[in-house]
Amino acid sequence: MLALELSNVTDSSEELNQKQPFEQMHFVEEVGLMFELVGLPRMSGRIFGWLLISNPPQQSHGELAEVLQASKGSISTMTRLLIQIGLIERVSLPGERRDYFQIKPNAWSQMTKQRMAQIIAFRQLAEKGLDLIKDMPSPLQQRLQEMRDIHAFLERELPLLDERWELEQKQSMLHKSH
Amino acid sequence: MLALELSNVTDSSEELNQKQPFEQMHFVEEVGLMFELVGLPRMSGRIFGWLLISNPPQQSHGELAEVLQASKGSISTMTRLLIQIGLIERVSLPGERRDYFQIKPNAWSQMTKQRMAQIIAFRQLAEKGLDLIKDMPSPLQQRLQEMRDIHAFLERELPLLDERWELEQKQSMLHKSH
DNA sequence: CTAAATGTTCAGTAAACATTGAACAAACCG
DNA sequence: CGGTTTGTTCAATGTTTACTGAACATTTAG
Repeated sequence: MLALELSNVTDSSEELNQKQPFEQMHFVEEVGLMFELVGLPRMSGRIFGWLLISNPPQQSHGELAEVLQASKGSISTMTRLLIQIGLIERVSLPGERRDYFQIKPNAWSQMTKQRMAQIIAFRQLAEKGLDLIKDMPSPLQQRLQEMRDIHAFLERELPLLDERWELEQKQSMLHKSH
Repeated sequence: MLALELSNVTDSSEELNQKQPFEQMHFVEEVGLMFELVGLPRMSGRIFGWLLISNPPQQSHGELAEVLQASKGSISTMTRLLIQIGLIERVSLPGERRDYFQIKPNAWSQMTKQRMAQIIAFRQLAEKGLDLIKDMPSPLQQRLQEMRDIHAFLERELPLLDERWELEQKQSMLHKSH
């Protein structure tokens, strides 16, 4: 399964990159599988995985295609997707016509926002359902009330949790910089 | 797209069920789509959706197959899946050989547990990655540190959030029962 | 201008997945 | 004992989806 045609990488000037290509590719593949588990295309996960460990962190379209053994089209589509959901960003170095991609600094907070959209949708669905069975005896409505309430709860609490995270993050930064 | 062969339902003794079959089936379909969005089979979502609004809340294998216009095999496979991930449960009434399914009382807390497994996997992946690039200059490690830290944070905080939810839940129960 | 390099879009395909339907098993009843 | 109801398993089908590769832009350089 793992593509092993890495000879092209070897003749690059960077020698360190070649030190553990096996483990690196394995890591990339694992991130791909995790993304699949979360409902995203595997290839988008591979790209993200490589951008997590690549040196330098900026990688061009072509480099991605070569390292991941994927077609240009795939890279183009998947980078667009990753940008759209806020996990990576484009960096265009001045004077270069090539585009580079890198992990977005607060990529994971973005994922939380994605999740919030789902939670809201679930709460709204629950309310829709409750409206449908509003004439049934009250105990029968409990299932949907629980669904509505827990999502309303999360809708309220997750943003607060995110704030706390950003606060903790900033504070630990201060410790280090000192 | 929506299957409209509901004549079989009509001749059931329950008249109320027939009042809004359109909206009901639409609701069922929407839950199906949400499940798909979260990475679960659409049919499992349909079953779950129907169990959210069905009267009575317990539905037999056969009833599910009829209402959802699905094959016995599909129902069997999908109910097994839903039971495995903790969203529904089997209830076998004494003296009945038929099995019934219903929404599990704390179904949504179960989903949180599912999510915890993902979060743990992501943290572990981040640590694996950090080990791979431990010789790179420290700023390059930031991407993976952030990934590790936020998941460690969630790993710590989500269970606490869940506890608070259960607490709030119990208290609002007391209010009602009085 | 042409030629080369970089990117995107899109039709086609190959693989994955849900779903069906039939064959099989088990429990119950006459 | 059949025969009926209920439920599972599994091979075959149909659909969806990721991925490729080629055709089509766009930019830069000579």
